[in-house]
Amino acid sequence: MGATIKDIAELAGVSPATVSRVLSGQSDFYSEKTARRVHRAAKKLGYQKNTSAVELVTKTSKTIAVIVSSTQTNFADQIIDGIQEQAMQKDLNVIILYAGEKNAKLQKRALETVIERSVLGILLVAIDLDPSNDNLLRSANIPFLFLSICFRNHRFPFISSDDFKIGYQATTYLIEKGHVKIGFAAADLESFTGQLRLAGYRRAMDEYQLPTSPDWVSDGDFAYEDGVLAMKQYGEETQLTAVIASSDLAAIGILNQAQAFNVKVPNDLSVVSIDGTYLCNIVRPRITSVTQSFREMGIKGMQTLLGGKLDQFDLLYTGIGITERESAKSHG
Amino acid sequence: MGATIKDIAELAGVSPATVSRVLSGQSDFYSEKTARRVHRAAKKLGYQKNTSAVELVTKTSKTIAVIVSSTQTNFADQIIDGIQEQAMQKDLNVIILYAGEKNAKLQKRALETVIERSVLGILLVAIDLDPSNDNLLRSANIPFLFLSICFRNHRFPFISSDDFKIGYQATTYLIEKGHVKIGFAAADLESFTGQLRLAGYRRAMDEYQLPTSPDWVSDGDFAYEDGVLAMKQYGEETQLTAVIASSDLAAIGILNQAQAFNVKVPNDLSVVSIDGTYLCNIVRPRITSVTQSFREMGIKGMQTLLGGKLDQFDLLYTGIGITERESAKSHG
DNA sequence: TATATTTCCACAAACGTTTGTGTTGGTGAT
DNA sequence: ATCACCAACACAAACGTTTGTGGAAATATA
Repeated sequence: MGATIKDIAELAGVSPATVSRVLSGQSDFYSEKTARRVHRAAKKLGYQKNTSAVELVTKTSKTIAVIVSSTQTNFADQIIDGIQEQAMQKDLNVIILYAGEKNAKLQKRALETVIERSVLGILLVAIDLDPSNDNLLRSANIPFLFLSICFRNHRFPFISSDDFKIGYQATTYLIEKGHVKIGFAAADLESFTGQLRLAGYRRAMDEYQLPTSPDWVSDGDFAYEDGVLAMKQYGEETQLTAVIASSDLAAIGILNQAQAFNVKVPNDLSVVSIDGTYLCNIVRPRITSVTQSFREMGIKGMQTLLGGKLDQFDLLYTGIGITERESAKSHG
Repeated sequence: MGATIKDIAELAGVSPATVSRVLSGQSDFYSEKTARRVHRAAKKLGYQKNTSAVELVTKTSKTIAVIVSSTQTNFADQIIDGIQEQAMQKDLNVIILYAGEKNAKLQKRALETVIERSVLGILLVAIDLDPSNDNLLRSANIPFLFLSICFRNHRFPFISSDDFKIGYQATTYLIEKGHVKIGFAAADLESFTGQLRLAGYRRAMDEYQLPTSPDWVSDGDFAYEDGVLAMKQYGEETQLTAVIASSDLAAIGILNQAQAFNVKVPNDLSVVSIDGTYLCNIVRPRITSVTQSFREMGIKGMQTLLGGKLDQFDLLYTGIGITERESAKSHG
C-alpha cells in the first residue's frame, strides 16, 4: 500500500526530513546527488504524498472549494471554467460541491465539509445562503467570496453582474427599438437579484415616461417552466410587443409558448433574455441577450479571493453587454 | 482560531480521549452526564473537527470523489444527482473534480488530488482515461468505477448504457417506421462508444437487409457543431429520410442546419437523438430520443462502488428506451 | 595551522485525532 | 473481609508529514 516518506528515506539512505525537503523542492538544503537518489527511490516506491498529514502540520491546503447550487442553470460551467484556469496557473486544486437549491441543510453540509478540510478559500456560486449558515461561514476564518449573486447591506463580499443595470439595459435596448409595452418575466421577485433587475426595468420605463402594468411582470424562478407560464399569463392576444426573460431557459419557455400561441418571435413579440449562454445560439430564432461575463467572474473571483484584503473588499461588478441575435427587432 | 479536542477536554474537565469518543458517538465509554458536558463545551467553542487529523489516523475518509470531463454534455448533472442522493443516504460527502476532455495532464492532476486525499472511492464519469494514467489509478488501492463509458477487454469496471444496443435500437425504431436510408451522425468513431453504436446501427441495417453507404455516417465528437457539419455533409438534397444523432446537442445542430436548408423535420427528415436530456424537450420540434437512465447510473454506481467486490465486478448496463417526441415520424 | 564559514544533513517536536490498554473507585457476591 | 467485576474514564502511542535547531564535514579565510 502507501509508501511513506520514511520508506523513501530508508531506501535512499537519508533522513525523512531530507526526503521531505527534496520532495517539496526546498533548495539550499541538500545536494544534487541526494536529491536524485530521493527522487529515484520515490518513483520506485510509487510514492503518493499523504495530504492529510501535510495539511495537519502546515494547516493550509492547496485546494480551493467551489460550492454551487444544483440548478439547471448552465452558466456555472463558465464560472468554474474561469476558476479552473486560474487554479491551474497558481498550481491550486479545486473541488466542487453541490449544495441544493435553497436547501439550508445541504448548504450546511457542504460548508462543513470544506471547513473541516480547511481549504484555502471558498467560492460560492449562485448560492443564496440561508441566514442560519451565516455564522458557520464567517467563523471558519477561511477567505470566501460569493459569485453571481448580490447582497444587501454588505452582508457578504461578492462579484456579480450589476443586476440593476442588467434590467435597465435590457429595457432601454427594447425601448430604443421602439417598444412601449414591455413585459418582465419569470424572475424570482423574492430574490434580491430579481428585485434589482425589476428596479432597473422600472427605472428605464420611468425615464422614458412609459406607463407599466403589474400584469406585465410575472413572478417565477428563472426556470424554463416559468417562461412558459409567463407567456401563458400574457396570453395569446397580449398587448405586449416585447418581453425580458430572466434567464436563457426562461426565454426559451417564452419562445415555445409563443409559438404554441402562434405569436411570432420576433415579428409579433421581441424577446431578450438575461445570461447569454450557448443556449441562445442553439434555438431558433437565436435569442438576443444581455450577456454576462461568467468566465471573467470566475477569474476575478479567484484573483480577489487569493489577493487577500477580502476584509476591505465589498463588491465588484463584471461587465455586461447586449448580444444581438434574432429574437428582438424594432417595433413600429 | 480552531478549537481542538483538547480545548474541549479542558473546558469539560475530561480527557481528550473521552471527548473524541463522545463526539464520534461511541457509546459504552462514557456517562450521559459527561457526554452532555462535552457537547456543551464543543458548541461553546464552535468546534469544527479537523478532518486531516482524523483521516491521518483512521486512514479512511467519508468522501467519495467524482471526476467528470468538462464537456458541455449535460447528462453529467443527472448522474451526479443520483450519486448525491446515495451519498446523502449513506452519510457520505462527495467532491467533484473536473478533468479536461482527453487531457492526460488534467486527468492525472485530478487523480492525484483525490488519491492523496485517500478518498473512499472514485467515480469517473465519462472519462476516457489516457493509458498513461492507468497505473496511477490502479495502484492507488482505492475502489473506483467508471460511469457512462465502455471499455474493451475488461480494462476497467464500468456502468454504462449498452452502446451497441443504443445504436441498434435507434436504428430499428427508424426502420420499423419505414425508413430505409438512415444516417448516423456526429459520433466520435475513434471512441469505443462511437464504434459500438455504429456497430449496432450496422447490425440493424444488416438484419433488415438494408444497404448502407459510407457517406451516411459522419464522424464527429458528439457536439453541436458536429451535428450541423453532419447535416451539411448530407446536403440540402439528401436522400436520407432519417438520421441518428450521437447526442442531443448534435441532434439540435442537425435540426438547425436542416431548417437552414429548408428541409422540414420530421416531414422531410426524421431525427432521433441519443441521451434524452431536457434539451430534447425545449427545442421545437421536440426530439425523439434513445433515452439513457443517467440518474440510475449514478445510483447504481454508488451502490456497486460501496458494495465492495469490485474485483469480481466487470460491467453493468443500465436501461435505455425510446422516448417518442416529435422529431421522427413514419416514412412512406 | 587555526579559525570562521558554509554545505549538507539528522534529530526531534509538533499538528489533532483515534484507540488499545491501564487505572480508579464503586458495587455485588461469597 | 476478600475478591471479582464493571463502569467510567485517563494515558500514551500512533498516523505521515513539516520545520526549527544542532552538528559534522568540507571549504574558505586569516
